[in-house]
Amino acid sequence: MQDHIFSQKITTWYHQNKRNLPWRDIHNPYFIWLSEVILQQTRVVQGMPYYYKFIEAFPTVQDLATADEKDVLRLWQGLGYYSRARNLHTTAKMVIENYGGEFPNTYSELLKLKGIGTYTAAAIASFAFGEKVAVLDGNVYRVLSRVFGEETDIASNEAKKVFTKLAEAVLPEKNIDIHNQAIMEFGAMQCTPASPNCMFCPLTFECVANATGKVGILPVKSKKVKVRERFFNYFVIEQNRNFAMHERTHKDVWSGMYDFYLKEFAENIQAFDDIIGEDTFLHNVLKNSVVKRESKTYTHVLTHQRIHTKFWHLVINDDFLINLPSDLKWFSLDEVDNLPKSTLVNNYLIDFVF
DNA sequence: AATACGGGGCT
DNA sequence: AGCCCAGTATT
Repeated sequence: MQDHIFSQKITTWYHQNKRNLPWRDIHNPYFIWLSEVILQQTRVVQGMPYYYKFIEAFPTVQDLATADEKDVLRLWQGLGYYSRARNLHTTAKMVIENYGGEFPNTYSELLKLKGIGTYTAAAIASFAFGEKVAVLDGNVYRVLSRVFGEETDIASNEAKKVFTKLAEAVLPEKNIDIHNQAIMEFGAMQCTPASPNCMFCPLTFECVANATGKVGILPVKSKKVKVRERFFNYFVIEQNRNFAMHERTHKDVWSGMYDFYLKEFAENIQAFDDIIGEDTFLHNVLKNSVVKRESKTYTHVLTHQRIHTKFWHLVINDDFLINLPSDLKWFSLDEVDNLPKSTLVNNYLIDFVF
C-alpha cells in the first residue's frame, strides 16, 4: 500500500466517524496541553469531566500557575497518576516564568517541559501549531502493527524506533493535525484492542493482520507487571469533629496527597494488639477514646499493588488534650473535604464520614 | 532496559 | 482475572 493511501483512507474515515470532543478543532495550546495530559493513560469518558473542571477553575495558564498545588491535586483527585497534576502545575509556572506566558511552539521545546514526553509534545506541536511530527500512542501502535503486520513487541525499547519510523512514513505533507487525530480516533473507535470492526473497515484489503489472520495477536505486547500485596491499617483519629491527617511525602503512591495515621505490614496481621504493637502514640489515643468503627477490609487495586486496608475509627474524648506527632495535623470536616486524597481514603470518608 | 505510577471499564 | 487506556519520569 502506498503511504498516502493510508492517510487518505484514515482521514476520510475520520471525517465520517469522529466523536465531537471539546479539545478538538481548537488551537489554544493551553487547552490542548491540558486535555493531552489528562488523557495520558486515561480514557476519554473518564477524563472528560476533569477537562471541564480544569478549564473552568483555571481558564488560563496564568490561573493554573498561581494556584496552590494542593488545589490542583484536589481537582485531579480520582483521576490517578498524580504526578501528572504536580508536573502540570510545575510546567504552568515554567511557562509563565521562562516563556513569558506563551506556550513553546515547537516539538523540541515542548519536550523540555515537565510531564510532556514524546507523545504529548507531538500532539501539542501538531494540533496547536501544525508542526509535521507524528504522534505515537497506544492507538497508533495498535493500528500500525495490524495494518503493516509489524510484530515487534510494543513493550520493547526497539519498538519505539520501529513504530516511529512507520508513523513518520505515513505522515502526509499537510493537515498533520487531522491525520494525527484520525489515526488515534481510528484506533479508539474502529481498530479497537478487542473485537475490532474489521467487517466494515476502510483498510480491509490493505491490512496485513486481516489478510494473515493475525488481528487477534497484534500488537504483540509482552511484560506483565508483578503485583505487590500491601496491608494497611488506617487510624481515623477524630476529636470534636476534627480529623488528624497526614501529607504523604515519601517516594510512594499518592505523594502529596493526604491520608490518616497509618500502620503498614507486609502481611495480613489480624490481632489488634499486634497492629498497635509498641506504638506509644496509639496507646495514648486508645486510652482516651472510643473505637467508633472497625471497617470492613477495602481492597484497593493499583497497577503494581493490591492494598488491603482496614480503617479503625477512633474518637478521642472531647476534653482530652492530645499531642499529635509532628506529621499529623487537625482539619475540620470542610478542610478535609478540600484536601487532596487518594480514592481509597476518599471511599472511606464517603462511606462513613461525609 | 526496567520499573513505578491510579483508577476505571470491558471482556 | 487480565487487559487496556491520547505516557512520563526515574532508576
